[in-house]
Amino acid sequence: MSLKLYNTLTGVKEVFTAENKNVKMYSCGPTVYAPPHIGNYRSFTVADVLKRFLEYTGYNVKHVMNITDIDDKTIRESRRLGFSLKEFTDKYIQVFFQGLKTLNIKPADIYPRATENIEDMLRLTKHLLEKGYAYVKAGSVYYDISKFRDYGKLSKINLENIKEYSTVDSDEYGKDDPRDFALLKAASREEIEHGVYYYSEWGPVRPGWHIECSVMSMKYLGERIDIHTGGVDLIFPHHENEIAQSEAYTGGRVVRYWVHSEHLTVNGRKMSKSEGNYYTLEDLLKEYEPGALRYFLISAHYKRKLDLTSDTIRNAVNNYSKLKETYQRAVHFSKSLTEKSLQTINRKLIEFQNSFKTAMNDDLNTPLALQVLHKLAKYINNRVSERNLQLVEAVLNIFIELSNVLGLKFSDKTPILPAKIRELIFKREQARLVKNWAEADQIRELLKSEGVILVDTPSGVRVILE
RNA sequence: GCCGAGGUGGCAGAACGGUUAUGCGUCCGCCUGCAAAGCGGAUUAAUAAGGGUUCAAUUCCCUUCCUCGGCUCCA
Repeated sequence: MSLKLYNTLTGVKEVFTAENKNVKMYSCGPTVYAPPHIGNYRSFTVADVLKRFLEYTGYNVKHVMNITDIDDKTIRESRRLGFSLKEFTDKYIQVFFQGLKTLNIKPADIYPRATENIEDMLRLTKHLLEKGYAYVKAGSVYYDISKFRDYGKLSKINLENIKEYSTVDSDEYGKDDPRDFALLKAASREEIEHGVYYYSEWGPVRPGWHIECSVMSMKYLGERIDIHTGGVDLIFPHHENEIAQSEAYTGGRVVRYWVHSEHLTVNGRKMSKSEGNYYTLEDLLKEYEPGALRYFLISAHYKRKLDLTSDTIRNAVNNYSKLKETYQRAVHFSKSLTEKSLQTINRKLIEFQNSFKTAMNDDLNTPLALQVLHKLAKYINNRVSERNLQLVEAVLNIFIELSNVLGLKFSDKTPILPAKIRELIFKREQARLVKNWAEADQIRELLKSEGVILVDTPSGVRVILE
């Protein structure tokens, strides 16, 4: 039983292997010119689930995620708002990190920034020029795709079509062929005024987009990396160009498995600001809790489109609540025990674990894995109902273990209640003892109006804060 | 135009040759002082359409229709 991953390069699911159980993984990160939208977070979440599952199954993962802090948009926006490029991007890098934390996405080991690796980009460019894969024109350096025999192997793109449909104005950029792409762009006058340029032997330049990933993946992970992740829209041209650069440089295959996650759509359409269906994480957090959003993001298989609508998000919220409810119910029960329960693992639990792994092994089938979690939740509820001391803790541990692989967290914090509230709860318990239901219900209603929900259980009253 | 993904119940969403899971929603029971949760049951022809292969197709093949995406910055 081992992990199978769909590899965009080969177009089939392949058995995943890694030397000595060490995995080198590179993920395309954000361009920090605005807060990431929820679709961006989908791809980061997919990478996170992959990483967590690999770690769960005994791999050591070294994970690098780049941060694009210099490109057309970051330059334009920082300039428009009157900030230096660094001031501007630093702000959004912090927003991005905060978002990762909110969604319980484990940090990568390294987050290299494009602007901190310029020297290496210049060096790679020089190599490519020397090897005849690039040419200089009007202060820019372009990659000559006709020199790279395998160009198009990742995206299976038809080169003729690019030519025909290309909207790039070849005169404007002075490329030999409109399909060629820039390794280094000659800095414009505006960029020079704004201080966004680097000295090079070809004049003042700034990096093109694709070169940073070639440089940073090889620099931080080496010339042969195991997994490269990103959204489907990066397959062409970004990753295609990355392959052209890296492989021209090393002469061999650099990335073993290309993993691409599908888009998140909103009401069936791709998010775009002009259509008004653009959601940042912050927007959604106004209405939904982080755990529910994470649940939503993994509720569809990563290679399928995930549609955000009021119904689908509602579904996720309800499903997540169900798991959370089960968790909290079990925690409350196990805490009420006076004696420590025996940690028994029965065959049933092993079965849950195995079906979970089987689901995840099949190209990270998270919906199926969630199904296992729901079955486990039902199993837990049954054990709690029968007040099975032996099993509840053990089952709960498995539940936590598997939830953790998916990055789902359920708060078990016992709320710290103000004395006033505690008194009321106590008063209500007294009333219930003497079967004064009217008073008990009255107190319950009162607390409810203050966002404190009381649930009576055989093992005492449970307090839920809204 | 070319390339790709997909069309499964009220809503999501798995399975992929032989009981159509799982959850949500709705309804009914059980439980509970009541409530909530939980448990049990129901939701009466759910696999876009039409052909074909097969003992058997949702699953494989062909055709048609529809949706979305890529070919330009994009997760």
